[in-house]
Amino acid sequence: MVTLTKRRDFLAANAGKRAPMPAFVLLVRRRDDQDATMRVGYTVTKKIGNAVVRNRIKRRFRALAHDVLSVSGVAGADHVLIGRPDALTRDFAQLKADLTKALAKVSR
RNA sequence: CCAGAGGGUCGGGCGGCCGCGUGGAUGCUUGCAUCCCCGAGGAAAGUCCGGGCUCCGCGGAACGACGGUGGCGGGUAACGCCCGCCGGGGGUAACCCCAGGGAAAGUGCCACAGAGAGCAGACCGCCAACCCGGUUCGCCGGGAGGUAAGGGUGAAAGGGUGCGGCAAGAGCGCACCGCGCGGCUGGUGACAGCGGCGGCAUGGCAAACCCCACCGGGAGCAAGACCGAAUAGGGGCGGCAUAUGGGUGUGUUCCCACCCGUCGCCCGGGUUGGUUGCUGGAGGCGGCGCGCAAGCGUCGUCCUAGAGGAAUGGUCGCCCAUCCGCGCAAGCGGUGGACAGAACCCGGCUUACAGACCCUCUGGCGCU
Repeated sequence: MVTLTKRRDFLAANAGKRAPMPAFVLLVRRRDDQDATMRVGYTVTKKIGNAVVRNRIKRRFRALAHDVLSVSGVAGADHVLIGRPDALTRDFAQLKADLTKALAKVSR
């Protein structure tokens, strides 16, 4: 699993499927390039909070990706998690359930 | 014990499970695996000052322009910071606050109100020594006028208080205070003290222009260096050519220096990316010495974050603090950490901050 670093990858992910959830929005875009590597990116805008808040949300997402995507993520696709304010306080078990649900939704 | 003043420290703790980054060790296939150590702050923040470091620029002198600083002495690599002291203001006190050079170099401004606001000013008052008339001889009325005491306006009314003086008044005279000038003494100095002269002349604003003194190249680690394909451009050396000209330099002046065209040879290039700069330093802690202090010296000891869409965490349990509710109380139930996340590194300043603790001092009350 590789982390997204390029702006154009994030922009491309906007064209993929999206699944809004209470604490985040999941974007999934299949690259269709024979490479099975799964890639993940995180976006938390300044609107959500200061640096402490944004960093904590990104860390929770990273833990979430480690727990959930490595098991049920889409191979050969880019995933982007966009933070929403509730991502800071929502119960972690709930977050995991949300992500599983979102993955099921986009893979239909 | 209550109220207050100054300074400092900390700012969750312990333990499971699962992870991340630098470094080290071991294993093997250049990459991965296993184990171990270490891994955010007092402000890491705002980016407001001062430096180190790096690159660029820079011929010299004088003058000017622009920006900054502004009591004195000390500390420092330096500062707009810190310490001590002086002056002014506040508080019973501990202590706190001050952009604190120059307003008799010049220009400008001082709204409204008010009679008058800087070569002052008679609105209400006060007076009646002078002149005229009257008189019960106390004085009364009118006139020419005098007057900055009192009222009123204002942020401010042209020294203040008291006594004398006067028709009433007035620095008109005197004393004290203030102010100015010059002197002596003390202090490195800001300044302070003392006595002398002057009869008041000098309203405020310099965070208005300005004057004085002192200081000041520019840009920043996305600086910069190395590795690295092509093209354009670039640089060096040598030959030839050469002008009374043109251009460059610090805004101006003077002096001074350099450059120009062409041919040949050689060097060389840097977009994405990678490596480096990158953390050991004006370093932390402790002892001793000097200093009122800021701080300085010396000895010992320690190594204590280095990421790069950016590690330093995720989650669960227990405990302590906080806050909320109930209760007279012991306690019970709930809540569950303030401000905030390094990005080249230091010295400061400013701003944000739930709460906890320590030291010193002041005033009051009580006890011995």
